[in-house]
Amino acid sequence: MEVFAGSSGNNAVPPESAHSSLQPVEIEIIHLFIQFAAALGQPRSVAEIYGLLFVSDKPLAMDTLIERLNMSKGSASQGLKYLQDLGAVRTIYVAGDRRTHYVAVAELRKLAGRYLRQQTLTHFEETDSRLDRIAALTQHLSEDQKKHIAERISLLRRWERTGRRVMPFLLKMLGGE
Amino acid sequence: MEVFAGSSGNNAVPPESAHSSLQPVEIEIIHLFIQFAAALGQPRSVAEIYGLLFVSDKPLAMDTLIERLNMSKGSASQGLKYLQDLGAVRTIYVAGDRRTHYVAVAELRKLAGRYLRQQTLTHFEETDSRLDRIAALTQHLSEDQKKHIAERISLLRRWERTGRRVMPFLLKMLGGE
DNA sequence: AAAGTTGTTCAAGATTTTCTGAACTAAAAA
DNA sequence: TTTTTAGTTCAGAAAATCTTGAACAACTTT
Repeated sequence: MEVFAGSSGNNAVPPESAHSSLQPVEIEIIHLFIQFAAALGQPRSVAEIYGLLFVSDKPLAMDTLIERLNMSKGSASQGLKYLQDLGAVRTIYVAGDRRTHYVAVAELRKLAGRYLRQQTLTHFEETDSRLDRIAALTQHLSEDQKKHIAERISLLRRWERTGRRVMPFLLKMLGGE
Repeated sequence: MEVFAGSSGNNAVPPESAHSSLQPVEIEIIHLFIQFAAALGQPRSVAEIYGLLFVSDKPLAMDTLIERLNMSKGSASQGLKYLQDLGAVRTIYVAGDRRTHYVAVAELRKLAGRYLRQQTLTHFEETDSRLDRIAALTQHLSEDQKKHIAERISLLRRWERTGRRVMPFLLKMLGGE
């Protein structure tokens, strides 16, 4: 897909093959998600899919995404799987149509919650036990170093605890509605 | 640098050239930061630098980092610049030594605060004005679509406001100390 | 059956990001 | 002045990531 520069003063020319049947509004919204995804280090294709589903009035099938975003089958399939696992997309049954249809999950709480969990939870779990082991490695160091490292380790422990405490609070702020 | 698999059951063999003069504790701590950086999509070399400064008892010069992390001059220079701009590293004057020395800034509030700001602030600024423009693009669409998109846009507006509101609270939770 | 849909998987290609090292500037020491 | 040291910059190499498309599986329709 090619969501070119956008912005108000859009002086970009659609690339030759851009038969993309996307409306200007759609392009702009998708562009917004692409930018956001970039900030989170997430792949463009995933943002495109989510963006189009987000603006779309009705559920879309993979076919449609492939065609309208001018994207490969592989990317579409993988991207949808990723979004589904994340809980950012839901499947919808459309009577009389064999294809699976998708809609964007648009509740900030769910989105951010699952994303944060996916990104951090594993971490916290591991860090704690890892720090225990690290503490054991300070044997044959000078007293000064030993002391300093002990301090660093307890600092890391505090950071971890803070992280854990912050999460539920964050979720509450995002989800009250 | 080569912080190999680590963990308790470390069955990895140091690669041939690893004359790295790193202590096991250092390796483990650095490894921790590398993992964390990976979750944030930050380059490994930056994590290595911050990690070594974090465990180190005393300020280190670029030279030392290059040697101990077995890293190129370019990476060290750029990495230090990045960390300094972020406020994650501070320079220290060491009497009788011409070289600049560095220490890790280890206050969660400062670190997270600046990082969040760097990652999000620009965004929020732009998003708002962008949404105004997008609203103007819905002219020649069906009533249904127009309505749906209007809803989506106001949803995005709410998300943005939430984001803005969350930041200061977050900072407070991270920084009380 | 055979032919057509819908969708997944994955090796190879394309793209992006990161790292390196040599060339360079600036300043201090000899 | 000349030489050495400290540090930056940036083009190209190396590595990591993302995308594609062809092969395939499973299931419907003809």
